[in-house]
Amino acid sequence: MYSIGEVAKILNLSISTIRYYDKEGLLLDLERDNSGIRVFNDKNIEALRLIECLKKSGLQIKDIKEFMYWCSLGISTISKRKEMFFNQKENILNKIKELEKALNMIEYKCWYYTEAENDGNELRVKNITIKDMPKKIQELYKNIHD
Amino acid sequence: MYSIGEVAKILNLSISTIRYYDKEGLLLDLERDNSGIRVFNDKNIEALRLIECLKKSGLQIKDIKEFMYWCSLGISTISKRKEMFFNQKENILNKIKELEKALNMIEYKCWYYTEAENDGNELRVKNITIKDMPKKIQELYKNIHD
DNA sequence: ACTTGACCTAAAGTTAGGTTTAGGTGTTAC
DNA sequence: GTAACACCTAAACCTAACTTTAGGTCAAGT
Repeated sequence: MYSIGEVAKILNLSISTIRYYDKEGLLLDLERDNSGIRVFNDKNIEALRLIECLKKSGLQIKDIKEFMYWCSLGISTISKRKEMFFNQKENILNKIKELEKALNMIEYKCWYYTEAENDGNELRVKNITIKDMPKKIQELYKNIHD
Repeated sequence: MYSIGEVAKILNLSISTIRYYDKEGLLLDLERDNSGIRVFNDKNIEALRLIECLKKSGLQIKDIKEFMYWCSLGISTISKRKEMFFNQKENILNKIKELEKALNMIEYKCWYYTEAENDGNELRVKNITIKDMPKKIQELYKNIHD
């Protein structure tokens, strides 16, 4: 059993964020003590971990709320929930691909500015044609311009 | 030479987004024709591509504006610019790592719900201990709980 | 008794990154 | 010559996901 402050530390979330999730209906089975104070168990903490993953995968709070509601309905929503996870898997893979594409550009620029810094100016590096770039940089350059 | 509408189509941005970037000072050397209409050249389009990459790497508009300003200052800011790209490279790599961590959880859940769907309920899969999971799922499970 | 610290609520405020609106210009098609 | 289109500006508006504020409860320590 954990207090909201302990959970915040464990998961590195702010207290107000956790209260916000609760208010938005993301923590359906969260209990309170006699004086109304939230009492978290391990299941709640797992739920919060899952919420963070679903957020990173691109789901919005309202969608996560819907998912949590499906969970509360039991067996009848298993297929829906499965489908959602397979969709979010695709979403994450796409996000990773996007980041890798951006990384090509950034790494090209890392090379560019390393050369420019060595030269003391951009004059030479600015005019290098693709065939005169190092192999690795040629690859980056091609990936940027597809 | 391209109109704003053409650029929007090429880069899959909305016209109003491009105007917003211009207003925010991200397109310092963008020209206009006699009647005040924006005229984009290939350099401007490359700048917009770079802006998209920097955004994905986690930079905010105001930071990108600062970077564009550094560019306009020439030689004296080459080291600064280089440093920024190396920082953003780290940022992207961290983002990818975060997504891969989230992916572990999502893939575990994909397995979980595939099993549950086959069984017609969650009773069995809910109680599987780690040593009885398939090797691949054991790995995912460990990565989630570190 | 009283202060401190952790908790509570409802409601207002914040932020980034756009989008929309309202009103206007300039050029081409019929 | 007029209608349709693509462009322009300034300013208001929007949204998600929090965060902050103001006012209050409760238990433990001194």
